[in-house]
Amino acid sequence: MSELEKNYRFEDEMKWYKLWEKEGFFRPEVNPDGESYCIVTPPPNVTGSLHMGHALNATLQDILIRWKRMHGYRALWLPGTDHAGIATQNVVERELTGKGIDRHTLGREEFIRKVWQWKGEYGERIINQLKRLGASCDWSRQRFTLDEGLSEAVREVFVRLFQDGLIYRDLRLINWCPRCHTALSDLEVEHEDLEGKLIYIRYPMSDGTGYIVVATTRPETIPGDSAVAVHPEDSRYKDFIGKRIKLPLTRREVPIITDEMVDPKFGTGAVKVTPAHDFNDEAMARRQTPNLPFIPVIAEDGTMIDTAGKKYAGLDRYECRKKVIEDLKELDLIEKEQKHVHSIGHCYRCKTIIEPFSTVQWYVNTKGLAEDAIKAVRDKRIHIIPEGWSNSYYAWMENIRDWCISRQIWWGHQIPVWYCPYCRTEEGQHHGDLIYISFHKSLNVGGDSIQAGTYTELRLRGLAPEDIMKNANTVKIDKSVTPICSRQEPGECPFCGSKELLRDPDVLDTWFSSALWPFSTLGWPENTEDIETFYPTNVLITGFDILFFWVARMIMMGLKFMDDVPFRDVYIHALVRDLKGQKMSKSKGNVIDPLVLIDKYGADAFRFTLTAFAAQGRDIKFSEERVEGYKNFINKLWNASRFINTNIVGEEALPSNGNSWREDLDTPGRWILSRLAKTSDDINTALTEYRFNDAATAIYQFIWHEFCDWYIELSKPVIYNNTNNDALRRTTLKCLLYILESSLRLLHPFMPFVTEEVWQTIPHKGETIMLSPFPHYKERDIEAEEKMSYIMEAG
RNA sequence: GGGCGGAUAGCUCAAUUGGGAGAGCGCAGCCCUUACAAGGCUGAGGUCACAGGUUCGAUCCCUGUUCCGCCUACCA
Repeated sequence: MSELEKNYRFEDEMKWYKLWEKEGFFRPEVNPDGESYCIVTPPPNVTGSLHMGHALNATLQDILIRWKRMHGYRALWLPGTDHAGIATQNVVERELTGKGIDRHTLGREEFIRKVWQWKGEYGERIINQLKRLGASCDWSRQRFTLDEGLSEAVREVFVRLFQDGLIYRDLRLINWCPRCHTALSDLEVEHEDLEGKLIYIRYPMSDGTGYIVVATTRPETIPGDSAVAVHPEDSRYKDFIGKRIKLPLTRREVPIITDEMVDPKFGTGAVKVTPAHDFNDEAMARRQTPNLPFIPVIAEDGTMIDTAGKKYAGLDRYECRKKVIEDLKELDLIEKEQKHVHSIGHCYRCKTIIEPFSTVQWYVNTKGLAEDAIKAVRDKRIHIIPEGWSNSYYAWMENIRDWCISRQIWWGHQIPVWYCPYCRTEEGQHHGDLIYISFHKSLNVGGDSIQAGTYTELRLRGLAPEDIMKNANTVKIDKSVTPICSRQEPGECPFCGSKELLRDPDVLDTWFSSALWPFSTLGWPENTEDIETFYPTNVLITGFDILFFWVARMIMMGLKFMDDVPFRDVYIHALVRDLKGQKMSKSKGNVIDPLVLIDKYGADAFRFTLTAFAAQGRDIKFSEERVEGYKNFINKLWNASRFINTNIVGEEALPSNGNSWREDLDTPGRWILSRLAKTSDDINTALTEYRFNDAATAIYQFIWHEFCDWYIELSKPVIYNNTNNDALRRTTLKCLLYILESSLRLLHPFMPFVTEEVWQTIPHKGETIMLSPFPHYKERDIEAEEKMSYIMEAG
C-alpha cells in the first residue's frame, strides 16, 4: 500500500485498461456460470473517428455492461465496425483524387484492394479511441461487416429473401446521387428547405387558340415533359382538357390531361408532367391509359443528354436551367417568376441534390416484414425507451415503402446474382441484347474504338467477357433478364449450361448487412454457442437518427431469420449538441472532440459528465464546465481515500458485510450505512430503468455530500481520539473503509479508472474492482436516519 | 400538411405516482481548521413560458396561445 499523492493523476488511466484487457476481464468467460447478458454495439463507420455521439453511446453501454458483469452476469459487449459503403468509398476516392488517380483507371479489383489497405491503416482508429474511453468490449469477438463470416450471412439472407419472393428487381424512379453515382434509399435522402424560383411559363396551344400557363421550379426538364395536367374539376381548364400544346424548346406536342393529384390552388393549377424526373409525375404517368411516355433528359452525372436538345446537351442541370430561362425569356414565354421555398432532397453522404432517375434496381418487399416488426413492439416483446419513440416507429413502419438495396458502387457486398447472356426472356429476346455496357474510356479492339454497346455486340466485336466486365463503367441489365441467385458462384447457367455468366455489378446497401448485425456477429448462419447463449441480446443502445435505418431493419431481419427479436430493449439516447443547442457539425465549426476533453480532464470525468447529462428524452447541450466539475469530484474522492488510507495505516482489513462490527457503531455510522444502502438501491433501480443521470446523481450526492461532508467530518473527532474511546475509533475506521470500498464499487461502472486506482491502494478482496460484486444493500436504519436529520438540520 | 418534444435560479439542467422547488457552474461574504483552496461554511437569486379550466390544493392533469427544436410528407 503506497502513500497516495495529493492529486489524482488521471494521465495514468490507460495502465489499468491494458491490464484488464491483457487479463481477459472483458470476456464473458470470466463469469462462466452467470446468466447471460449481451449488448452488441452499433458499429461505427471504419472511416470514423470518435465524436460526442459515439462517446455518449459507448459510455452508456459500458456502464450497463460493467454493472451487469459485477452482478455476476456472463456479460458480453460485442464490438465492431461497419464498412460504410458509400462513405468509405468516398473517403478513399477523395484521397486517390488528391494523388491524381481516378478509381476507374485502377479498376474495381484494384480499387477495392486500396480500400482494404486504407482500412488496415486507419480502421482501428475509432477502436483505439473507444478503448481510451474505457469501453470494456470483448475485443476477441470484434467483427467487421465485410468479414468473411458476415458476408456469408449477407449472402444467405439475400438468397433466402429472393427465394421467398421478397427480393425483386424493378424499373422505377429512384433517388439518384449524381455525385456518388448510385441509387439511394428513401432514408438516405435528407430534405432541406431551399429558396428557389417558381417560374410561370406559357405553353402555346397546338391549335393556336392561345396558351396555358404552367408553374414549375424545374424548367430544364421541359424537353422531358409528356403532358400538362390539371385537376378534373377545375372549371378554368374545362375547355382545354384533351387538347394538345406545343412544348416549348422542342418540336413535340403533348396532351392536356387530368389528374386528381393536381392542386388547383397551387400556381396556376396547371402542371407540367415529367415522368422520367419527378416522383409525382411518374405516378401520374402510370395512372394514364395508355401510360405517358418516360423521356429522360438528364444523365447519371447530372448533365443534360441529347434528348434535352442539342443546345443543352452536356450542360450541368443547373447551368441548363439558367440557359433555358434565358431562352424562354427570349421567346417571351415567361409570364412571371416568383420566389418559392420548397424542400429539396440531398444525398446524406455528399449533400448533392438528388435526381429522380429511372433505373432497374433491387428491392426488398418490406410490408410483411414490417407488420411482424410492428407486432413485436406492440406486444411488448421489444420495449422502446423512452416510450415516445415507439410512435415514430409505428408511423414509419405502417407507411413503409419497399427498400431499394442496390448501390452502384464498388465497396460493399456484391449482390449474389448472375445473368446468362445466352438465355432468352419470356418474350424471346436474347439476354445479351438487353444488357447494355458503357466503358469509362474507349477500348481499342483491332483498331476500332469501342465506347459502349450491348453485351452481344461487344462480344461480336471481339471483346472477351473479362475485359467487358473489368472495364465496365455502367452496366444496365434489363428488368426482363432472368437473375440467377446463388450463395456461391454458379459454374454454369442452370438453364442452358453456358459457362459464360455475368455477375450483377451492384453492391448492397450498407444497412442491409447492419440489419443482420445482432446475429451475424454471433456467428450466424453457423449454429454457434454464442448464438445459443446471447441471442436475443438484451438491449440496444443508440441514437434516434438511426431508428429507421438500422433499428427497424434489425427487428425485421431478426424476426425473419432468427424467429425471435434481436433485443429486448431499445434505449434511445439523446443527441449531443453544443452549448447553444446547435447540432455539432464540421461546417459550423462547433464540434467538440471527445479525445481533447479526455486528454484535458481524463476519461472518468468526461464519461461522468455525459452520464449526468443523459436524461431521457432530452437532448444534451454539452458544457465543458461540467466536466471540470466532475474532475473536482474525482479529486474529492481521491482525497477522501487519502484521508482514510493514512488513518487506517494498514491495520484494518476490509470488514465484511454482515459482521458484528456494525453493532458497535454510533449514530453517524449507522446513518451512513443506511444511506449507502439507499444509494445502492437507487442506483440499481435507476440503471434497471435506464435512468443514467439519476444513477450518476445518486452516487455523486452520496459520496460528496453525505460521506465526505458529513460522515468523514463527524468521524474526525473520533479518529483523532478526542473522545478517548478506542473501541469506537476502531469501529469507525472500519466503517470509513467499508463505505469507501463500497462507494468505489458503486462508482466503478461510471468511472472505471479512478475507482480501480483507489481500490488497489486500500484493503480489498479480489483481483480487480471490475470483477468484484456490485453493491445492492437493502437494509435501512430509519431510526438512525431520523436522528441524523435532526443533527444535520441543527447544522 | 401531419406528428413529437421542450420552455423551471444569471448559465447548463434535474424533480416516476398532484401537497416541501432542487443540483452543478457562476455570484456575494467568511474561513489556508492536521483528506481535499480543484476545498469548507453561510447567503442572495425562480408568480416553474402566457391565459384559462379541473381540484381542498397544480411546475406536475385538461384546453388554448406564443416561442424553440426535431421527425415525417408525392408544396409541381
